Amino acid sequence: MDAFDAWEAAPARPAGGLAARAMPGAPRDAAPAPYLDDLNPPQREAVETLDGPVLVLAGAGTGKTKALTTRLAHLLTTRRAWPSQILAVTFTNKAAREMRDRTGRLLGHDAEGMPWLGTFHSVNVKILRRHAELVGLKSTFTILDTDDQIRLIKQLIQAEGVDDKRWPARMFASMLDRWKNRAITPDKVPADEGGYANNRGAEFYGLYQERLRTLNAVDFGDLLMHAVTLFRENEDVLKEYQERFRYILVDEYQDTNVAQYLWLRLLAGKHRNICCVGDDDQSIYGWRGAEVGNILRFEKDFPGAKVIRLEQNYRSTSHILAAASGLIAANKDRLGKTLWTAEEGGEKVRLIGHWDGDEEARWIGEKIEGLRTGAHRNRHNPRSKSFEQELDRLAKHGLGRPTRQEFVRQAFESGSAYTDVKVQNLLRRLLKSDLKASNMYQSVLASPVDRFSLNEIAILVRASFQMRAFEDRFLQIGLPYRVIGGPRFYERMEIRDAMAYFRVAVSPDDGLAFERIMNTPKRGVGDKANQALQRYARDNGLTLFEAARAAGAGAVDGVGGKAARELGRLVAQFDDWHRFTQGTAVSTGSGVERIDHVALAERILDESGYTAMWQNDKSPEAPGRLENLKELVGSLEEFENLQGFLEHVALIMDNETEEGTPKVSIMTLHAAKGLEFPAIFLPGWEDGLFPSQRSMDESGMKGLEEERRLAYVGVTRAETHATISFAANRQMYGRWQSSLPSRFIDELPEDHVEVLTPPGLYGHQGGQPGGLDAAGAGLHAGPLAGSALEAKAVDANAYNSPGWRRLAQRRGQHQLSQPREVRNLVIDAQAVAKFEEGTRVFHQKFGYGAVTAMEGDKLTVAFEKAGTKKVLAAYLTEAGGAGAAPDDVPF
DNA sequence: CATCAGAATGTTTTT
DNA sequence: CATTCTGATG
Repeated sequence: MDAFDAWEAAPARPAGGLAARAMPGAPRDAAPAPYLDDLNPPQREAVETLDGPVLVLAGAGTGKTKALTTRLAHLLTTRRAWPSQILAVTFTNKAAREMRDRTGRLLGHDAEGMPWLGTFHSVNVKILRRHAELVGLKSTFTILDTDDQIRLIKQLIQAEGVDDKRWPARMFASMLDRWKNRAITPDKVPADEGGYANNRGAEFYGLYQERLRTLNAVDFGDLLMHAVTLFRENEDVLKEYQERFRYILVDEYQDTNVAQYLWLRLLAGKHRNICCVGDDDQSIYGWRGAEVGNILRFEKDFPGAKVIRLEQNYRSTSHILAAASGLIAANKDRLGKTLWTAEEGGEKVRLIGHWDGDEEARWIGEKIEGLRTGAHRNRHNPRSKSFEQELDRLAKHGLGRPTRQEFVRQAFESGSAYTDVKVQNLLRRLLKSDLKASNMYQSVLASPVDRFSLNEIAILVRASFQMRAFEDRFLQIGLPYRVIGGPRFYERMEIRDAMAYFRVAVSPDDGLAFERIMNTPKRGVGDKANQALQRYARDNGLTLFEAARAAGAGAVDGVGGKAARELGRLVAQFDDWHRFTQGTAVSTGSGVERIDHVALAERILDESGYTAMWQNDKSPEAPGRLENLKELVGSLEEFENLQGFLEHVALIMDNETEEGTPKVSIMTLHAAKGLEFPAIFLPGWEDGLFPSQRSMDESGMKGLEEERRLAYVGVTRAETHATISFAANRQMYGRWQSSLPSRFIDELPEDHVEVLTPPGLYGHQGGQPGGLDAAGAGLHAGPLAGSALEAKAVDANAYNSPGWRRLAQRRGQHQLSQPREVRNLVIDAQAVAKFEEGTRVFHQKFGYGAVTAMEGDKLTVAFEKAGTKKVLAAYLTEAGGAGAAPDDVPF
């Protein structure tokens, strides 16, 4: 047993152990906590300023989570509060889990006894269940998701005889969202926002809320709004919680909406020990109700607030940081921070322009191959420190036990590449118990210095349609990738259907769930029968389920023959299943039976014909769907019963991304917030796409600033390598669009950017040797030879991706198109010199036209067929005489 | 009531 | 281009 194991085995530093020494009011330094040594001065201040309101402005990569979790641990070890007296809220389950895990690690034991650590939503569910009757609900209320919500609105629209084409349900749903985000109840709807259905917006809102109440249900927005109402209208309840929460911690404060803000202000009213951590420069959710104003206004809301800035960045190299800082400096509405780093040198942010989106994807594919094989230039990679240096650092710390653990963890978390066996063993032992961490750890082990694991590379796009080009390309060359943030597991149709079955089995009066599945699989119960049932239920004060029972007995007009028979059968089945969910023994034809919930779930899916439905379906998705159903049933094992499972799932819409073979991550910029990668590619920096035209049209300057923050978030995800690119032409919705480089590119400080020249003729000079080889091999192997090699490279779940299906469909149809000639992009004065106003020009995609205006190297051209466009001079050729129409034009 | 062909319509996303 | 929704047929 070495020192390390000894530390692990030694009694953890329990909260209780220090209790005797650090009574409230006792000098704080009486118990010097080891974790404090790991903090820089402002971080330490953020952790130790426990009393009064604190705003921690934590720039990207400055150790925000570390400060937050250490503060939490500190509150506990110094016995400032019991775990149950601390409210700690996040936005996502993932963030909540991370906070719990990391705090537990600091404490040396599980932080399980923290009942009020969770998402805004989960905390409020807990509160509302306790006081449901005060807001007109029963404590067993169900939580509707977006799908149920839409269905409910549609019913409402229909019942009110409103034209749902003129006033779509989705439109009303987003209005609801906007109101609830601001905690606006039906009676408070501003006059100019109630325009829905000819000024019946507020009325509809009221009807909708009434309907929810009769269903004993809430939507996501209600969770917060009801809580605010609860506190506003019940002083005693508010008092109770104000007393309870001696300390409040808020993560990602810049993302809070008005309702969340009000909620926090109410709860912090007594002790005022509220600590909000956020970064105004990373506020990218304005479009869904987040108010940057909340963070900008903090000091006014909480007079005497202490503002602490975390500005030392531990993630990125100096060039990357400088590029990001230069960019964000163009924003006006910000509190202002000056990020700095101790890491000198590093590579500049690279910038490259391409002819079109496909070439951009091809080029990035090659670069990734280069990074993976170590063929990239690696002039000064500050992360490639030798193990000896690290040992020196260890020794300096005198092998202090917690320091050493923290050190190894940090080394590991920063993604450093260690090849030395000793370190590997150390890591192995340390991380043995930590499953989540061990995936990352394996990627560290798998990557010798100067090479990148694919897990360390990410492509961040503005809009999801951009992912397509990459998926297509990577499938062709067999580069493993993973798309993050696609449709989530619990949002898939088959999962929602199955869950609806479970919901009805558990509570037959769940009308929305019953409506969802009563005709899935097809039972001959169509729209007409549904309407009749709804009407019958309403008229007789019955649930939909009971109406269906009546229909089965032939008592409902308009539901006859097959539909009635099938409904009767279904109702009888549900009666059986329901009895099983009650845990009682059920007498069936074959005697008395009692089955567990997993078996019951299987049985429900089989007996209802749902499984069979997908088995008979021969669409390419069907096998995947069956697979998902199996997974769903499997995941039931972890729960006591179906009830428990459903309760859990309503709020957990996570999809665990299983690690396996290393893969490149492709995701939107939004999805990337909070993550970091050694190497980042940022494609599609074109005006109109990024910044997005729509964003600017809808929100003007505010929209542009949010887009710029998004750019800032993107660049700051990178540790050592950041590559920005743009394409002159891009296929969007089947049409070719040409565009100009993003204005954000002009805003990047020149000193920190290296402009790359795109490769010349494809397959000749230029590019990275390793990359070209790999890419070449992919192309020359023919259209996805389906070889074992490729099957290995692209793992099983990639077969389910849209990209793969497209490829599979195309396979055999055409040969892959020949690599097109790519011309040099020379964006300079020379290119412009050839043209003047009136010059007849040719453009590869738009054909012939005449120059009508010039602005630098950006020309406005009136094309004969394609209309007037702005185009870079480099993409135009003179079309004065013959020979101007090259015969190598594709198509 | 199911099925299919044609039209409409395309950011960013968590709970 | 590709998916989703609508409305006209069987």
